[in-house]
Amino acid sequence: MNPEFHTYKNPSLAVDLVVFGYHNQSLSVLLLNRKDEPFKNGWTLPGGFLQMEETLQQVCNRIMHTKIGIENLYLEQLYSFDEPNRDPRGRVISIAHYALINPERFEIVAGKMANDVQWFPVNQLPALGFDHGLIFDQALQRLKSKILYYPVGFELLDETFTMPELQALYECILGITIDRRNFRRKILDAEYILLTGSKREGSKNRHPDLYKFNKALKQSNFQLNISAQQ
Amino acid sequence: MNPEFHTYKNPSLAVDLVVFGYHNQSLSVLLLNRKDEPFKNGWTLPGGFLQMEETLQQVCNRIMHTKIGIENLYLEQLYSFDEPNRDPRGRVISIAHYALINPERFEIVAGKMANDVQWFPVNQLPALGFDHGLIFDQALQRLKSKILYYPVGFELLDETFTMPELQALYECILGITIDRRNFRRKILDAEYILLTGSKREGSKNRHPDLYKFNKALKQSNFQLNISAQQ
DNA sequence: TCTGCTTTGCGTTATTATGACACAAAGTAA
DNA sequence: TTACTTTGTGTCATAATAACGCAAAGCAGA
Repeated sequence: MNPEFHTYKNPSLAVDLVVFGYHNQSLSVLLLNRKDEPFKNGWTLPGGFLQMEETLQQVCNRIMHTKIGIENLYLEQLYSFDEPNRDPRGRVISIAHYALINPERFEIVAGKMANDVQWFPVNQLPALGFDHGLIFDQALQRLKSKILYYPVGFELLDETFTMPELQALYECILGITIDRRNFRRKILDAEYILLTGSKREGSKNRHPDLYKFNKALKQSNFQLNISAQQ
Repeated sequence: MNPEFHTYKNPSLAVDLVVFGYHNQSLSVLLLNRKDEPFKNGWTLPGGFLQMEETLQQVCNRIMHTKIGIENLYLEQLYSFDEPNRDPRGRVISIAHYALINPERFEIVAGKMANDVQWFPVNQLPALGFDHGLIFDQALQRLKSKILYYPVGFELLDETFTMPELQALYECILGITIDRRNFRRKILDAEYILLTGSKREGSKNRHPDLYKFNKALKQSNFQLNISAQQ
């Protein structure tokens, strides 16, 4: 390695995570309550600094493992945030990512840096430290657009799910109501999902069909022009 | 500032730029021929390291100014590249950006780090050093999708332009041929552009109308479902 | 100025996609 | 059985759009 290569002082590199979960027909985000300054006792996104030998994906997995006790989530790079004063401790560039999780599959635990880890519905967030409000807004925006051209629902639902459950997920993320019958038609035309043949038992009324995601989905087919019901 | 804050060794942070230009009905990219190792005499994207007090946008402008003598381009963050061995000199994370330029407005000059600066048509690129081939591919992909929902043509064309010129730009970037009359209808329906009232003189046949971009464009209107002609 | 050729502007039409809506089947509870 | 809710399926009028026709504008050559 070139010895002169690291002689200038460069900004620190961090990663912040927007972890989305979906339960009780509500989209939520994982927030940490900080033990230490800055923003002591305030809520922030989970995050951490990039170590010399780590890839971005590895940092994300390390953060999720040590701070909230989960790993191997769907993960996507979001954006880099570079405002010079975004961290009062010094110059830190954050490469934000977002993750999707089915919360019922995991137990969340607070790591040693946090007092508490908690799910917050996306429309009832507390004020966030650093520029994490900005990061969150951008992550939600990304999720909203991504779900229209890529089958992201995979990650937020159980292995099998019903058509009404899938629709509720879309309505929740997009913040709109959708006509039941048109939604069904578009999802099926896109070959987004496949019938499993079994039905969800135990529900009060007609037992809905269970579907699974079509892993052979051709991405070219997948462009959902979903519009809100009047 | 917290004195312990910078005690660990962190990766260097760089920026690489994919500068797109459009001339002679061809989409091109600016490449540098490197004077020094690594990849001496090889072609790479222009790039540079982030200094302590700079924002990402400032690095991009500095690189464009010092390495190719241009500035104030349309600039967008693309993606961060973190493969541990992507730079033989050491661990470098690159936050790639892409820029759009009308090459006829600028004279390109090689900076002191480069032997040469040259436009290459995007379908005739030489092998690129580092992981710049990957970065370029992703930038082109992004441009292709961006142009369908955001009026990026602004930056690549002259102040005024004709309908056939705009269509040629779309055909070139998307790599398809489009029906003349359907293209016109969609562009006009989207209120993408406005008639200036004058015509392009000097052309061999019928003189086409000159348009300008509609700066009051409502982004909600702008969703071009352009499809290739059979 | 007349003819042929190319490019541009402005239509039309058949087909498809889509939003709005009706109705029957399946299940539960009384 | 009846009443009620939820789910599955189909219809229909309208909007979007791909394919295509045709005339006007300009130039070149006779």
